Order: sequence, then structure tokens, then C-alpha cells
Amino acid sequence: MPDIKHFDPDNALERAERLFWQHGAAKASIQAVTVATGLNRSSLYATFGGKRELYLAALRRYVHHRARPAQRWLTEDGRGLPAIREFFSALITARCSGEHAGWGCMLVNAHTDADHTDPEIRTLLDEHHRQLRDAMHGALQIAREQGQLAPGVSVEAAAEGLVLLAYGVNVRSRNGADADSLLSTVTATLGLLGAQHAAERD
Amino acid sequence: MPDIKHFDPDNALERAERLFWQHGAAKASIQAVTVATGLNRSSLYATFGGKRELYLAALRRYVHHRARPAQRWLTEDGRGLPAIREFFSALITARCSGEHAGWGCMLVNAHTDADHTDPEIRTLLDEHHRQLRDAMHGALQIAREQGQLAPGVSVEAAAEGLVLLAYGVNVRSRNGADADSLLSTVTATLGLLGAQHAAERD
DNA sequence: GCTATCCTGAAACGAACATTCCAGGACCGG
DNA sequence: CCGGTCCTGGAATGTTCGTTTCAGGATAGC
Repeated sequence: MPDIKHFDPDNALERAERLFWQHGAAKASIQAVTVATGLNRSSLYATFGGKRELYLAALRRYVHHRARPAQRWLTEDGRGLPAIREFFSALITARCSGEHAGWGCMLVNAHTDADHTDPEIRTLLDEHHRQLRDAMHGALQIAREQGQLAPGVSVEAAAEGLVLLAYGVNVRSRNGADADSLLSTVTATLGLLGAQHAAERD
Repeated sequence: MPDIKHFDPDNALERAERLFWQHGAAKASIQAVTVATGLNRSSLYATFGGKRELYLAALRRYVHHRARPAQRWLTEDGRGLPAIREFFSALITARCSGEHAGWGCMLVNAHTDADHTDPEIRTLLDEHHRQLRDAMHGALQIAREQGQLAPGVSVEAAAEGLVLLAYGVNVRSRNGADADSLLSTVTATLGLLGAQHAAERD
């Protein structure tokens, strides 16, 4: 009986996601979303609800399609420190070149440009933070077991520290930070965790 | 001959600065600024120009009154690693408690919520980044000279890395991150730089 | 092919936005 | 006390915002 949608909702959500990602929740208007998606306002509201719901859906899509795969990859790699290094390398490449250069991470951006009194958003950001920290923790645990880590390193603290470092990379990339500079900084930091560092004096 | 201003411009700018700091450039309206300052629109526009100029002035005031003193303190402390630790300790305290808890750093916030196509803002942010990095570099240099640093540590890379870590702290503090957790993460990271770490195996 | 359903397009809503304007009044130098 | 200057308050500008409404058309089951 019903008529069917004349567009692909997820495709539209992806356009919205990119708009919010690049410009932030406050600056990306519904008007801009209609232009980017080619949809009419009516279809937009009928499908996603209001702007808040649309932004949340876009944020969830970002987690699902962008953040989570990277975390999963880090979790499942199994090489330890080299996996972490490659994680950062890919991150910096994605942030400084290609289609999304200068956009930063939508989740980090959300820390400042989304409504941080909204409990749903706070929960989402905390959840993502915990998951990334856990993924990092897992990789570090493997590194420890394989003797890649210097003896004084706390796996828990290092995981949290590396996630904060990633946040810093994401922030600076929005202002056009140099990829080489970021990568060498990360490399040096990871070098501090490495066993060869402590062994250097032997 | 002229009439004089019936208010203190810098006091008004401070109110505006706090508003932009807390809510971001996009979400803080001129209307809200007039309420916060008690000024009329006319006086606001006559004194500061438009919203862009007001935001820039507020950002410059933040640099002058908030960021620069902290940098100067770090530069002039002269103790090396303990100075860096205290810098982070004070940062975390300011971000997680007191009047400005959950506001983050206005300069870090500006990376995402300000117009990052505006060359004046980009220059400001780059300048501040360089200055904080230099201050950190100076403190690390002292640490090196005083034998506080592990031998494998690059002073340049560590300076950049610690600044990125500070960015991460600022970001997470906006979502209500726990002060103790942040501090222990920072402490552990600084521990990696310390000489006692590499010496541990002796 | 009929009908009930629901999607689409475009117009319209009030509220909030940044900005401008102007009359009235306050001030300072004389 | 007077004059010119400039600040102040409030109203008014046009634009853009998010959201709603509604008539018309497309669709799938019967």
C-alpha cells in the first residue's frame, strides 16, 4: 500500500555525516544538508526527525563506518607496537591528505562543537573513548607479551596516553598541521615505549 | 569635547571571552554577549566592530591573559621536568574544577569551532602552538642539561609530543574527564622521559 | 484500474540571527 | 552655561535558522 522512498537513507546520512564532520553541528544548516543530499526538507524530517536526531545519527554512522573499523583493525592486528605505529600512520595520512584533509576526527570535533550538555552525546563520546583506549590497551598488552615494551611502561597509562596523543593529532590536523611533523612526533613517542630504548644503555 | 565610554572595554571583552570560550564562536550570539556584558548592541559594535572582530579580540585576550602567562611560567621556572609536571597539574586542575571546569582551552576549541578558513585565526593558532612548543622545548632542554632525561629522548620530538598530549587533555576535559585519571596518564608519560626509567634496569 | 497510503516538492511559519540607524541625552572644553 | 561631539538605548533592517504544513502525485495490493 505505501509508497516507497525515492532515495537511499544511508546514502543521504553519509552526505550529512560529511557535512557535520567538516563544518560542525552548529555551522552545518539543514538547508546545506538538503543541498548536499539532494533531498527535500520534508523527506529529511520524515526520515530522520529534527536536526539533533540527524546529527546524532550522523555521529553514530561515523562511529560505525569510520572509528569502529579502525579500532577493530587495531584490536585484531596482533603485532603489538608495529600495529600501533601503523594505526597512527594511517590516521595522520587520513587527516592530512585526501578527501577529508583538515576535517579532523568527527568525534574529537564533537567534544567542542556539539552540545556537551546533551547526555546522549556525552555517553557516545565516552563510549568511543573507552573503546579506543581498550583497543590500544590490547595492542600494548601484546607488545608487552612479545617483549617489545620497555620494562617501566604501564600498559594502562600508555593506552590512555596514546589516545590523548591521537586526540592531539586530530586537533592539530584541523589547522593544517604538517603530516611529516606529526608522524615523527608519534614515532618518537612510540620509541619511548619500545624495549630498544631502555636497552640502549646496555 | 567627546563623551566618554560609560563602561570598561576590557571588562566587557573579558565577559565576551568567557562566553566564546565556554560556548564557542558559533553558538555564542551577539544577543548573549550584550546580556553577559550589560552593554547595548550599539556600544558593542562601536567598540569592537562585528562578531568576527569581537571573537578575534576575545581570542587575543585569552592568549594574552591565560595562555601566555602559563607559557611564560613554564619558560622561566628553570627546574626542567618538575616544571613540566606542575604545568600539566595546573592545567588539569583548571580544566576539571573551578569556574571554568569543562570549558577546555579556548585555543584548542578554536581549532574546531572557529572558521578555520580564516587566515588570521589560523595564524593565531599556529603561533600559539609554536610558542607553547618552544616553552616546552626550553624546559626539556634544562631537564637534559640537568641529567633528568633518559638518554634516548629527543628534546624536539618530546616537546611536540607533550603539546599534543596537552591538546588531548584539553579536549577530553570538555566531556568531563576525570582529573585523577588525566593526571596519572600525564605522570606516566613524563615518567617515560625521565632518567630513572632508563636507569631502572641497571 | 481502483483505492488507500505515504512520499515528494514548495511554500510558509515564527524565532533568532548579525547588523544598522537614529533620536535623545550625557559629557568636556571653553 | 553653552556647543559640539560622541556615546547610549531601542527600534528596525533583511537574512537565515529549524520546523511545519499541505496539496498533488507516485506507488503497491486488491
